[in-house]
Amino acid sequence: MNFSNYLIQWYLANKRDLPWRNTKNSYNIWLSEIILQQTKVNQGLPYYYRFIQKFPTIFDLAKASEDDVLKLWQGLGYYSRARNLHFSAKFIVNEYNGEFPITYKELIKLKGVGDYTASAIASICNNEKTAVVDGNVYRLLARYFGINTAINSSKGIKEFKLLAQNLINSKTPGTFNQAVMEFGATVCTPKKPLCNTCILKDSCVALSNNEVVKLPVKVKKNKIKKRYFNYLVFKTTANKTILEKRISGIWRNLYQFPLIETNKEIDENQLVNHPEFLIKCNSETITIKLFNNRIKPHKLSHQHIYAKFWIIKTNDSNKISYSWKTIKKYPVPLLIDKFINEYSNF
DNA sequence: AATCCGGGGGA
DNA sequence: TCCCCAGGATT
Repeated sequence: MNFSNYLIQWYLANKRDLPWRNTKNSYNIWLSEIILQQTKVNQGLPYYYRFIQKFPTIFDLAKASEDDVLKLWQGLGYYSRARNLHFSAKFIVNEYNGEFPITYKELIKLKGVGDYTASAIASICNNEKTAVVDGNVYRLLARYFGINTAINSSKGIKEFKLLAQNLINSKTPGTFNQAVMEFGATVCTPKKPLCNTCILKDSCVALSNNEVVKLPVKVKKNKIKKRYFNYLVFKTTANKTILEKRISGIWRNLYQFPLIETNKEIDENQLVNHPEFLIKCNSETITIKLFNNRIKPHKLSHQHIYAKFWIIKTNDSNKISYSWKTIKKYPVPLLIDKFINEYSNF
């Protein structure tokens, strides 16, 4: 027996009894697939019952107001699903006389229906050999075949789709699709998969390599945050300045010049009118000059810092207590250290 | 290619 | 409380 036949056999014996599995009505299948996008069966089940009860046919759904549809969807999240569901119902009634499309080619055109949903409906309702690749499929295939390609990369999306397409059983593609997903949802789960009793454990690459927890691989999209720092570099006639210790966040306990952080880049006029500037700067300011006209972002793994160093010449005061000669003794971020060196050489 | 869109569940 | 889950639309 091969992978596909094992899964189908397992599915026929172990599948959960779910309402949409007792019908091939494409309206019902479509409704269930939209509800189950990013949604676990237990969460979506009551919504499916309510929708089928209130809107037994696509004509009932098309006749409803968007408010009514959204009200029934309330609490399920991702509300564009409900708006697209309603839009597509009206579209099918108006354009197809209420006859629900069942071919992949037609389904993919519907709002709210992508490759996954079109493949699911076409395979179940039209016996088309269109493999579904949802989160469950990614996980099961990555583990069973030991595939390290990131599932959220364009390379991975193509690779897994192709693999699933090569594995799909041509006699019962719909059953194969549901079998893979059901297996992933109940046996090859994201956390604590049931490897001990798994019917595929003898041939699972990830299990034999002890890398089940590592798969599937996903590239984490660490979004780079942009921050805008304005450092106030005081310089008195006696050659003194101010350093402050950072108390939280990045560079905690390192020293820096007094800092004003803003949402975007600001100019001198915006700086001197900034409320924090009025607090941090005394009235004895003589001149303000921007040291670095060209801002090179300081890049950290998760943020890019656009720092401006404002040279503020002022008279001596009690707050100004760091001699320029001694500031190099203090631990500072590389960004500050570079500035000090450049400024000293200037 | 990156970002947004909810809510459930587990650590 | 934080992290993971992940299909489709949008830009």
